[in-house]
Amino acid sequence: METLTIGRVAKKAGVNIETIRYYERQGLIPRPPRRQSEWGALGYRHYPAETVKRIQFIRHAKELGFSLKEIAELLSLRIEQGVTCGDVRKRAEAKIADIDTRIKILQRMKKALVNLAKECKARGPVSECPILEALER
Amino acid sequence: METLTIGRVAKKAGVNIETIRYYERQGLIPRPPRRQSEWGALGYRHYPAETVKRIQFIRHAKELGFSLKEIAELLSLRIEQGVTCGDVRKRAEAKIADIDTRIKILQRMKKALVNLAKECKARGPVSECPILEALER
DNA sequence: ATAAACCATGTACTTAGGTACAGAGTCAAG
DNA sequence: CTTGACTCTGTACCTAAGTACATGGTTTAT
Repeated sequence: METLTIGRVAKKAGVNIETIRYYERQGLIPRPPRRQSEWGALGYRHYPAETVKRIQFIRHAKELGFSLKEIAELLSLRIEQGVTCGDVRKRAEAKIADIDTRIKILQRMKKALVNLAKECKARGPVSECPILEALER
Repeated sequence: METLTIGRVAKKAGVNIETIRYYERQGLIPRPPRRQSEWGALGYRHYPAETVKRIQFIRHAKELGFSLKEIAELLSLRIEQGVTCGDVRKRAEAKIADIDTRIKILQRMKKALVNLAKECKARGPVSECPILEALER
């Protein structure tokens, strides 16, 4: 188990070092253990390997339009003592519904683009915007 | 055909008036015709009905994580003179690939959440973060 | 044991995407 | 033909999500 300093984590996850510290301040990644220095100051952060995955997850979710606040909610969804199972289920199901909506909109967009590419062969210039189909119902 | 002033468009599309003017400045919606006033100043903007759809499209795409720049590209994808068919096809296909990636990631997230909800019944408290599965390959 | 390469903290700056006025002009209903 | 609701331009301000230092402490390779 190699020692993961903040710089290594940043490189592996493909983000800026400052971003990691920022996420820590925002509570998106847990404060990692720090080796204490001689006279009491906190030493370097040392991360568990899992942190890299966590940051990549954040990156993906961000690209999909989730805010950091929403991402924090997703990351905190887990079964542990002090949280009732029903609560977890309810929150998970709400997120699932949200995700389903997003998938549907993306599929409509895709369909519009596929049609566009198809039409391109078939007939000549059209001037209205074909993408707008994507949001009819 | 009722006359669509900026305020009506804003209400129908569910956005702020200033947002519409902002989108106009950013080139996301075309400058609408303006009735000229007596002594030369520009009058109110009058929008075609289609504008409402266009703004709703922008809203949806934004929620899915597309930047306004990307949205402008999507909206400008159309078959018209001066643009070769091959070019349109190529750009459309790139967008389709992008959308497919997003759909896949969302489906992985969904799967992780569905599993979480399922496990919740089956066994007791777990402490690792089950959502992280979502990004294993 | 010392320089080169990292890291820590705190504060300031940046960019995207809006929002909020102020002050003045426009429209339409009575 | 006036009054109240609406719109215009321009500029300033705001939030989220970082990014960039400056200054100083920590590691590690030589």
